[in-house]
Amino acid sequence: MSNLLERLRRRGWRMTAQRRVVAEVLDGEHIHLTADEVLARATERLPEISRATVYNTLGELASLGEVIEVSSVGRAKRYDPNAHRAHQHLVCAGCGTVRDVHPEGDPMVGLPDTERFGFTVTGVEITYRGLCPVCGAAAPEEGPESD
Amino acid sequence: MSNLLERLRRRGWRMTAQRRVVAEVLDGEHIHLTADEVLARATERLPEISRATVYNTLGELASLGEVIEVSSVGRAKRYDPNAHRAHQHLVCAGCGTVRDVHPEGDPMVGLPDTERFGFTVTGVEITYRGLCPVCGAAAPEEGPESD
DNA sequence: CTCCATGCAAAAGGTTTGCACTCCC
DNA sequence: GGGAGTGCAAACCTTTTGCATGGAG
Repeated sequence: MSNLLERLRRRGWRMTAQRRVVAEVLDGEHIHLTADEVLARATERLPEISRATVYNTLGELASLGEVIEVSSVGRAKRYDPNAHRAHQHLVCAGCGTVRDVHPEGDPMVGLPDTERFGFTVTGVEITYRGLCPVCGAAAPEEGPESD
Repeated sequence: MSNLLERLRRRGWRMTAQRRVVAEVLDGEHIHLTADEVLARATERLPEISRATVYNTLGELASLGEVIEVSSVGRAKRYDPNAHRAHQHLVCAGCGTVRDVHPEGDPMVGLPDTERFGFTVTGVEITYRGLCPVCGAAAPEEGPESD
């Protein structure tokens, strides 16, 4: 289950119409919206919602650990509600599509102690880059390159 | 090896005073400057250099593959000249310090075929998060406060 | 001599902030 | 009813762009 709203309510998160709409818009799988996209979708359901509220809410959800800020795709941050299952991202260089993918083991073991420089390592973000089936077929050898 | 300027010259890159200064400022290990920091350091040596030229030059170095754009630290992109040795980043959540770390094997094997959804995977970026020795000691169980 | 690179400044995103007003708990 | 949440708009930060000038090859 991925009921973000439910989880938030259970945490005693103060609920308003705006917050509910933002949480609803974010809920789901393979959701990686920008703040602007969240605003657009939220506005469809609640025309009076403001950009500032969207940013406030997204920032709060992020610091609650209920959504993850993804900054490795495009200039604008994206917000990923799949915060309760460890996963990584697979990004298409052609169309920007982002898929959630799941690790086989703990990716943090990939960093040996000798490479930690005394850091306490608490997390790891992995972004795979490539071409999705559609973009890979559309530009097998005439992609965005110029030798 | 670490001589970015030399490499660029060898590639027939058109050389100007501005481009030389940008390349010099970027050269080295564990260098992860923002465009603004590059501009500041470049201005010390060449006061008439402009912000637009710094951006032009950084963008060009990135598309030449001579520097890597790192977007996972803070709001501004950072530019990493260590483009010729596969590596990953270790970022301190307290002070923002970035260290280059080196993988044991090929991190791309971590993504099984069953998780590729038909994508052609061409690369992977890994960012480890944690606390550096200084920040870890300063705030062992409290938030990083800098007051 | 010919382009390409540069400088300037304005504009284009994307995000944050200050403040008065609203309304959830 | 109190204080957190909201809306509005301006400020801010980062990056891009247009155009005339200048310098590398």
